[in-house]
Amino acid sequence: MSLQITPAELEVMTVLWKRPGIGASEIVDALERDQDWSPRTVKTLLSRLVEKGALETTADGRRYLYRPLIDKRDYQKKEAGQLIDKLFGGRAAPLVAQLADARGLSEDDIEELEALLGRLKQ
Amino acid sequence: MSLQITPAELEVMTVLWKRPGIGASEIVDALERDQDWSPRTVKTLLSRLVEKGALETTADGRRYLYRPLIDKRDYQKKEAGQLIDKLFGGRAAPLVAQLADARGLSEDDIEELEALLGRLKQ
DNA sequence: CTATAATGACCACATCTGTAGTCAAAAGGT
DNA sequence: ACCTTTTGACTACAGATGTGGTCATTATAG
Repeated sequence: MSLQITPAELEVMTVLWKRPGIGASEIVDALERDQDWSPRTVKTLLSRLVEKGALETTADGRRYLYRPLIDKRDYQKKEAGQLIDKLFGGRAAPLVAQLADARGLSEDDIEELEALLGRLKQ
Repeated sequence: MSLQITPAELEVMTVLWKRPGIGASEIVDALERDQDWSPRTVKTLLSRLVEKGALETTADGRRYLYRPLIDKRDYQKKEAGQLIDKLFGGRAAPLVAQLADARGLSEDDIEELEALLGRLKQ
C-alpha cells in the first residue's frame, strides 16, 4: 500500500493537492514557475502517478482531469514518521530542536506549538 | 556540496555516526541485525560513500577504518528542513501536529518540547 | 475545409540505487 | 611453504528516476 512517490512526482502531487481536478496544461503552467521542466516531463510524471495509483483521471472531452487518490495528510504523516524513525530515534522533540536550531522558530510557530501542547495535555 | 545519501547508505552512516573509526567487518556485523545484506552490499555502500566524500578512510594494516566526514546534526537539519519545506510549507508547527496525530507524543516528548519552547522565548 | 496546435500513448535513454559476484593480494593457521 | 580467509578493487545488472522525444488524433483558427 505504500506507493513510492519520488521527489519530482511530489511536486506534481503538491499542485494537485492545492487544485484537484485540473488538467495537464494547468499543471504544466503551475510548475513552470518553480521547476524548469518540459511539458513532456510533466506528462510522464502524471502517467507514472496514475500508474502507481496516486492519481485518478476523469475524461473531460479530449483531455483528462487529474485528482489525488492519496490524502495529503496521510502522506505528510508517513513522511514525518519515516524521518523521525530514520534520523531522530523516533522522538519528535529532537526534531523540533534541530529545526529551531537550523532556522529558528517564528513567534507564531512558538505560539502555535504551545497551543498544541496545551491541547495534548487535555 | 549537498552530497546525496540514499536510504541504504544512511543505514551505514548511522552505524558510523554511532561508532566512528571502525572497519568494514564491524559495520557488516552491526548491520546484520537490522538489514539482510550480504557483506558485498555493505562494501559497495561504503565505497560509494567514500567516493561521494561522506566518509574518509584511514589505513589500518591491510584494511580501512571508516569515519564520517559529514556531521550527523548537519544532516539531520538538512533533512528536517527539506521535509518541512516540501510538505509543510516551511512551518514547524504543522509537522509536530501531524506527528502528534500520527503516533502521539509521549509525556516526555511534551515536557521536552515545553522546556524547549521556554528556552526559545528566552 | 485545411494547416496548426494541443493532447495522450508509447518510447528512449542516461544515471542512480539496491544488491551482489569475481578476482587478486595479503594474512594467518598448520 | 601451502590452503583458507579476509579485504579491497573492479564489474554486473535490473529496476527506479529524471528528462524528454515521436506519433497519431483531435480540436481550432482562418
